[in-house]
Amino acid sequence: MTTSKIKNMVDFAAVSGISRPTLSKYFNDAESVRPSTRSKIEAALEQHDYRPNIYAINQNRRRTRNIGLVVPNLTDPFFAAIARTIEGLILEAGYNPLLLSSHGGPEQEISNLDSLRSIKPAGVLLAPLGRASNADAVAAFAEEIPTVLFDANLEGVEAAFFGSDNTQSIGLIVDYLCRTGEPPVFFEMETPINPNALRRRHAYQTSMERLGFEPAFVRVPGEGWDFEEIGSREGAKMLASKTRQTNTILCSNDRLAIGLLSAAFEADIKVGLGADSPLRIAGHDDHPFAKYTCPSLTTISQDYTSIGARSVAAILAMADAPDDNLPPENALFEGRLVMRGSA
Amino acid sequence: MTTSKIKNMVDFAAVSGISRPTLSKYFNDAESVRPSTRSKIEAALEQHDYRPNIYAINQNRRRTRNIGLVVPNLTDPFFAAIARTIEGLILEAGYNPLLLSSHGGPEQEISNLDSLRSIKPAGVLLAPLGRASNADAVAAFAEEIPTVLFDANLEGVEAAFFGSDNTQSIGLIVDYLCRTGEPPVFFEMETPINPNALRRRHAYQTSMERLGFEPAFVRVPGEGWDFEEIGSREGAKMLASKTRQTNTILCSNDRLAIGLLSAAFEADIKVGLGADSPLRIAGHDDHPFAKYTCPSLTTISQDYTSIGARSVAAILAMADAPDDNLPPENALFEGRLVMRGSA
DNA sequence: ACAAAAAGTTTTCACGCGTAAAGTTTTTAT
DNA sequence: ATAAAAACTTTACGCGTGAAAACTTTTTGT
Repeated sequence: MTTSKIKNMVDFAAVSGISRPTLSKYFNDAESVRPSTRSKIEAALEQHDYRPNIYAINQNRRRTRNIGLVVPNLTDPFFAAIARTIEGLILEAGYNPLLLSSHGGPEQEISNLDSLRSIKPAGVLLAPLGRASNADAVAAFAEEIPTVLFDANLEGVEAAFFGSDNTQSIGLIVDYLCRTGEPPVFFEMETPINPNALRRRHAYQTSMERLGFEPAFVRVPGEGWDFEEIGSREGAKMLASKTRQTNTILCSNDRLAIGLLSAAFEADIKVGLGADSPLRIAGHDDHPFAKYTCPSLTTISQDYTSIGARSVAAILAMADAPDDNLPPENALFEGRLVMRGSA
Repeated sequence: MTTSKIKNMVDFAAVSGISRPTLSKYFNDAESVRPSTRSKIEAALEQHDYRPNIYAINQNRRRTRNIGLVVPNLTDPFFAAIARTIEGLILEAGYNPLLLSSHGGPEQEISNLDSLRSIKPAGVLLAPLGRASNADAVAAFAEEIPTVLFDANLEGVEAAFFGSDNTQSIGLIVDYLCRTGEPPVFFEMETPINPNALRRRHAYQTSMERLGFEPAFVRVPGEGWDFEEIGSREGAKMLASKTRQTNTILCSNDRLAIGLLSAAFEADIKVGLGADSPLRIAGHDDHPFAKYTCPSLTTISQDYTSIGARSVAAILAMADAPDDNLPPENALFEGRLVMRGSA
């Protein structure tokens, strides 16, 4: 690398012997120039270490190559994992992912969308907060900027959506639990903040009715995203009350189940599928830690490889053809039963 | 909001009745204009919904208001939590955080720094991969752009650093374990990928020697970031071998401990500090889930509130005075012993 | 070898805002 | 009320790139 200071594309054109517009073409798509000039340019790049100013580029482009990725809560390992998967896919496609978390709640979600707006992204992948989301604001955003929803759908928002089929997955695990023991009660939060919770509630109810059992709910108070804490605290109360109508508990999600398992351990109640276990506990999501709970957690694994892949494919399609008015795609993917020790 | 389309600051100057340079001042610092004009501008903003083009802004500014934040692995809840804390502090200071994860390894770390370079950030907060990091590349980056390292220091990189005092924290928990039972063996990975692992190894050794005990190590094979998996798999082997010289195991980090706890559960070995427990297990980091393991995990809580606050303060100071050549700050913060059920 | 097609060059304009200088108006201090 | 200071307006230029048009050179196909 020489000491010469290449400040802009004009300077680099001078040292590389290639005209600036051709360089511009090259940086936009290296394949669009002749191999002989491409190698000249790349040789010059090795020597002079120039890179186009990203702000100047994006000021003039109609669409940038940024793709926004908004998840409800990066502190939740489930969303961290799916975000990582999707980030990889975006990078592979030659786009630049921008990861944002709405942990702060609906205001943060809107503020994230506002930040993305000013970045003029080619598209946005949004896993909304769900019930708490400001659906109108999201709808307005989706009209302005190509948007794909994933993980949780939002009524009144006209956008592509890819997520899990909660009816199928909850049905699957309810079926399994009923076949292998007593029918489950559904352990959930009174006013859940996380998406899909209400869909799962409903799916549990219909599954139980389909199988001819009486649905039963344990709805516990609690605010925010501290599901383990809520599961543990309220689970301890429930277990202490000793008035269980069944020995099987299906939790609305794995994090509640993790808390509940710790409460059972503290209360010295053995959990598991064996005949000697007075309690069975199952969850939903296949949380990264579900394999390491005591006992390991029987749960539903969401197919977020497919969800991620389809979501990215859809947003890229929209980015490439921004003004075709096809109806928004959507698809639900089936969950897979993961049988472990807890139920 | 009217239907008029405000495309740029000139248009907005027309509808607001304020000159464009004054608007420019306002958007850079709302306090820098007279209250009367400020309210005029804000009234117009309510009606016309204009926002400056962020690319045009940054093209001309000497320093942007972006601050990069790079962590080794966002999938690790420990880093997710600290990232969230720091993001909040950056936002409070009126800067724009850009969160990146180096999960992919050293190449990803360098690629993250490259992305940040082209963004011309006011500063970068980097939690390096540690041993695996390309120290030369990081050093070159730090010379070019104001950089603060946190969580793990890097030899040969001249930059501010804030992290935990592993010598103190490991000393603290070794001391505790020795006072309350048998001295611990140190359970760790042979070739750990995560930062601080070697420092903790060394801290354990010196602590034991200080107390007059013989250090003992269990070093297990395994690659990558799947610490729970490694702790569980290798822990199961260790527990099966039945040749323990002590009943107390100190794990290099909580995630290994979580895996080890699950292995102990599977092997039906009771873990805890009581006299009836044949095994004690302790960790380090106060992982978000350490409270919900079975039994709950005795560990060290890192003071990452202080680490985050000092790191952000330092990067903001560097951003405000980019060319003063003060020696880089650094400080180590003490860990706090969190006594729970496992030891 | 020749015409046609592809690729590259030159020239020119556009983008939206930062910033500086000089002149004007408003506010503040006495 | 008046001078000084502060804030604002007008004018003008610069930033580094995208993009289009017209022209020239190189490559491709027959």
